Amino acid sequence: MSRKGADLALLLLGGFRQLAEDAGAELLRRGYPELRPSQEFAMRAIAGGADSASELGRRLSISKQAAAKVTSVLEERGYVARMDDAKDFRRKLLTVTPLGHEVMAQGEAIFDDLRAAWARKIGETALDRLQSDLSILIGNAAVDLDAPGMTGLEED
Amino acid sequence: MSRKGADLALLLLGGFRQLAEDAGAELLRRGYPELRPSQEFAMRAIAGGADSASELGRRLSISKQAAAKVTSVLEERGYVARMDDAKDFRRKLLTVTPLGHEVMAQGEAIFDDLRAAWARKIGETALDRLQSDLSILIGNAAVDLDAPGMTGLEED
DNA sequence: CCCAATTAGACAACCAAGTTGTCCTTGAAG
DNA sequence: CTTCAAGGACAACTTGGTTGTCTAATTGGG
Repeated sequence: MSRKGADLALLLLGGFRQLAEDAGAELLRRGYPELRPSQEFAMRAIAGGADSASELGRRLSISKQAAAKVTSVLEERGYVARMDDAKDFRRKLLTVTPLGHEVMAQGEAIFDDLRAAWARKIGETALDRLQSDLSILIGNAAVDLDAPGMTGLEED
Repeated sequence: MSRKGADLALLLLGGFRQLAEDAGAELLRRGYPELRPSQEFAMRAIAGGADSASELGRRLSISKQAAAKVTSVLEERGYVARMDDAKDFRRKLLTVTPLGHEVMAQGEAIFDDLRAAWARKIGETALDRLQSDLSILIGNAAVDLDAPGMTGLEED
């Protein structure tokens, strides 16, 4: 009955969701190109050595078909190149283009700032909630973050 | 251009994904009813005091329409009841039925076991990866979990 | 050397879980 | 009392996956 895939939603808890939305908004506001997060993450995985669609699927724990889809989009955008592999004619070799690397570097810079901002904000509400969400998954014992006064599971 | 919503995928990183899949598989294996995680989470939010669709949407950071959808499913399943609110005729009051509470208790028990299992496994691969994924979002400084020997960002 | 099994990739149909936008009704507040 | 906000329902759409099926290329055993 295929719970797979749908289970991902377990993680889309409120706190995470908010944090992700904020990050996305900030990226856009600072001129980061209109890149879907799934695309962004796939590109980073390719840069990190996932040099074929199947391998990409394996790394991201998604199907090869889904990996191929996102790869196609990245290729259209010019961030990733798909070349024939001379050694294995079944494979299409994936590489991140210079443009792709440029974009990733830009994102890196923004994320650095976001981290700094979050680090200040972190004792307040965001991480508090994130922590309580996360503990649903991996339990209180394991999730301690830095725990100055966070008990974890007290959902308002 | 509506990055909202899609940004959630930023969080669907490999490590989380794996953990969530394992959890889902285990729940199924132990006879937990066929419940979508989004449904599960919504039910818990309702039990936690989200007594209307709009309020549910607010708590989960999703639209009231999405909240209403999942509520309908929960109602069909018999886990949640929708009643007219005598005080405000616009609202439909949401409550978790005894059956719903029963299911949640069952899930609680399974999760307790999972947490114990994860606590053992935690120094190994799973949390390692989860940690590295999470640090993409909120940075290394903030994510320290309990850090016995985890450096965090070494992606294979 | 050949054949069986495996693997990469493409294509199609489908689904889950959101999103907007619009509309109606009810309640609240000047 | 009139305007505005809020709750809810319905519809059309989008994203990011999922199977299932197919072909072509590689690999490994006898």
